[in-house]
Amino acid sequence: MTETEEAADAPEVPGAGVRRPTMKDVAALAGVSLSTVSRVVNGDPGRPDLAERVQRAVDLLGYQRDLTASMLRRADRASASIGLLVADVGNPFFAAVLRGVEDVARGRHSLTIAGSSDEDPHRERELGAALIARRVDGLIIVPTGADDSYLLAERQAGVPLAFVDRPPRYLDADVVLSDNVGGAGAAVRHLLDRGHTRIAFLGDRQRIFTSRERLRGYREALLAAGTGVDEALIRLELDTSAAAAAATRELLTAAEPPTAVLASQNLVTVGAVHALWSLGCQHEVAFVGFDDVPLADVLDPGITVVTQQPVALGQRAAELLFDRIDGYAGPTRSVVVPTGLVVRGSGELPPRSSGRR
Amino acid sequence: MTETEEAADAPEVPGAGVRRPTMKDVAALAGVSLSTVSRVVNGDPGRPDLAERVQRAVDLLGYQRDLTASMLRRADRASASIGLLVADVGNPFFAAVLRGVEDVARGRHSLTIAGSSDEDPHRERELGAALIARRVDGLIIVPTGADDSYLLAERQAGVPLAFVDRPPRYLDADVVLSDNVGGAGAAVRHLLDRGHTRIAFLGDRQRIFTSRERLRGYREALLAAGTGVDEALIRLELDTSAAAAAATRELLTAAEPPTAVLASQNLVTVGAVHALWSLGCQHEVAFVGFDDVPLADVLDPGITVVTQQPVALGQRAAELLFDRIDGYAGPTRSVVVPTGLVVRGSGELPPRSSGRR
DNA sequence: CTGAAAGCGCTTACAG
DNA sequence: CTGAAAGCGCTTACAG
Repeated sequence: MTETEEAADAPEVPGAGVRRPTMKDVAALAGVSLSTVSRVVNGDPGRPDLAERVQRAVDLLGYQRDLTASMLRRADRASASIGLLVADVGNPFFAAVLRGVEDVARGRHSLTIAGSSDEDPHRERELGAALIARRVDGLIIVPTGADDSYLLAERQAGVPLAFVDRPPRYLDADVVLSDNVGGAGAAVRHLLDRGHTRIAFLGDRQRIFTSRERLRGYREALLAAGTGVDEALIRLELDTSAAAAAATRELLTAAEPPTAVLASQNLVTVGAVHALWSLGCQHEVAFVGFDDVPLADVLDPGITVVTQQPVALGQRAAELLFDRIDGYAGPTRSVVVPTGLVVRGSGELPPRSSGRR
Repeated sequence: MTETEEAADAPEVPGAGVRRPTMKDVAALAGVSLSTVSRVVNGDPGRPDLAERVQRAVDLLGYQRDLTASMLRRADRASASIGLLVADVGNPFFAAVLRGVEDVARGRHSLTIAGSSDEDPHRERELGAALIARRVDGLIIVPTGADDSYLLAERQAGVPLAFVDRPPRYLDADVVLSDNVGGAGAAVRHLLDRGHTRIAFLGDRQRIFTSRERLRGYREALLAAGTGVDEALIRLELDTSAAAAAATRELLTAAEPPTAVLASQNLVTVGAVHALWSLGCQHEVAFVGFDDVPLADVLDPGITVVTQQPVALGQRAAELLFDRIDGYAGPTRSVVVPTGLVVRGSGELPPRSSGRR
């Protein structure tokens, strides 16, 4: 990286700011009381001439109300901000969830403070505490799955809570989930319908709810079809694309390889695709991924995937949260957002006697 | 979506919280003064027996300090949170920038409030004002490029400011940029070296700084090589993948098609790839994208791309910002993060007489 | 060292 | 309707 220090021709040193004008300054300049300024700033008209004098003083001073101070005294104590705890804001899936949350929050004049737990329960607690300390109006959480009982106190204190992508563990709270079992099941049935019986499953860490659920969907669909579950075809704890690629390679070069592979998540999907193509068996082994990936339709064959609706997950979670913030005190609600199956070719390949030619 | 209302067997109504314990409650329970509680909570030991009594009361009540109130009275007025204004947190590029910012902020016990402007100057101003109203300790901004003079007042008021991905327009402030001109230039030279002279350029909205800069890098590299710039090969204002795909199709089916194409950004890259493959000329027309895309290396040919370092952009911007927050008052700094060229095949195809067979 | 008092920038009863 | 006073939950001079 290149750093350039421009010669500071401007004498105004950044950071050496003037004191920010307060409501008191506005009152003094306008020649009215503090209460009057407060009322005008909050949209209460009052006497038109006073309102105008206040407005003029506000403009002149460039006054901007301190919302944190206002929140302190306000009856509702609302900070007009909510917290969102995800595994990693840099992961496109969670980035989309965040975007969904932001969209709904924006409509409520609320800002979103997002944090990444990196699947670390300790970080999750830390971030949760940091958000609570800032008195957010509510919390949307993708729990790491370890133990969210630390939120019980917040619950007691009346902090609105919503869970998204994964349910709470020791808590009864509003939750929005993808249809993980249904999505994985649909993928398996899709492959079974084309004659596959040796279907491998590539799963993420089993500590993660979605990972367990998709495995369950896989198992249940196989059993429902009368097909046995071959544990040798199940590879779990794949937490990187590289790990998924290695596991795929291992499966396909084994003595009795699968004729089809189901990947359980976006990083795993990318890793598995790498392995299939590098082994040159993309036309031999059927493949269905979980989560869509940008160029999946350009590949040959196109990659058949189970799609989720991450933006909708975020939106629904935010909607449930704001209902609570608005005082809804009814029973806990749980929303399931459906998954889809996008057929593109890789999932429609017929079974071959051997995964590797 | 499916909604389920679980029968509320638990009588505790969510949201009907007990009053959150305050420092006063802790003082009462511990039998000490408010000042003592404040000191203990802030890590000042004092008399060990009192400290222990306070700690016990804190634990018993589940007391958690209100950081917003603390900030109000504190000498430094630090909110331990910063604002980040990007075009769209749901775009993987900006999601990565956010992640970089968060990483650095976390090390400073600061949270990040991110917002999406959607390239709308009005939204940018609105979000900026909302962040200022919450008294963030500093602001990192990806400006829409319209007019950021609205930040002059904040600058005066001493709010630390840093710009990332795009520079400010009417302001002198710290800024972190990718080497846009260098990246586009390297791509063009790479193609020129392989004998291409008819190189098309697919650009985003010219209101966006990076878009203009990459076009400039393209022009300058062509001129420096003594190759003329054919304006007919330049397509701009492509703000979606679909628009980029359509423009690519148009270019390649024209009377005198280009022998190579340079895409200026991730969405444009994806759209152009779609068009190239659907026309079946991925082996005929050389292609270099801007920004890496997950499966770019699996395609045949692999997609040669100019890479940026979005996480590093965010990190560096946050570092500059925290330097200001820490009181650094030196001249404005400007950091350029280098781009890379990842060679995978599409950019190494030789020129063909016609883009279309 | 601890505690009583003042005050951060606001809002909100309460008089007038 | 407006204004003076109290108070939100804390921190910080200031006495003792």
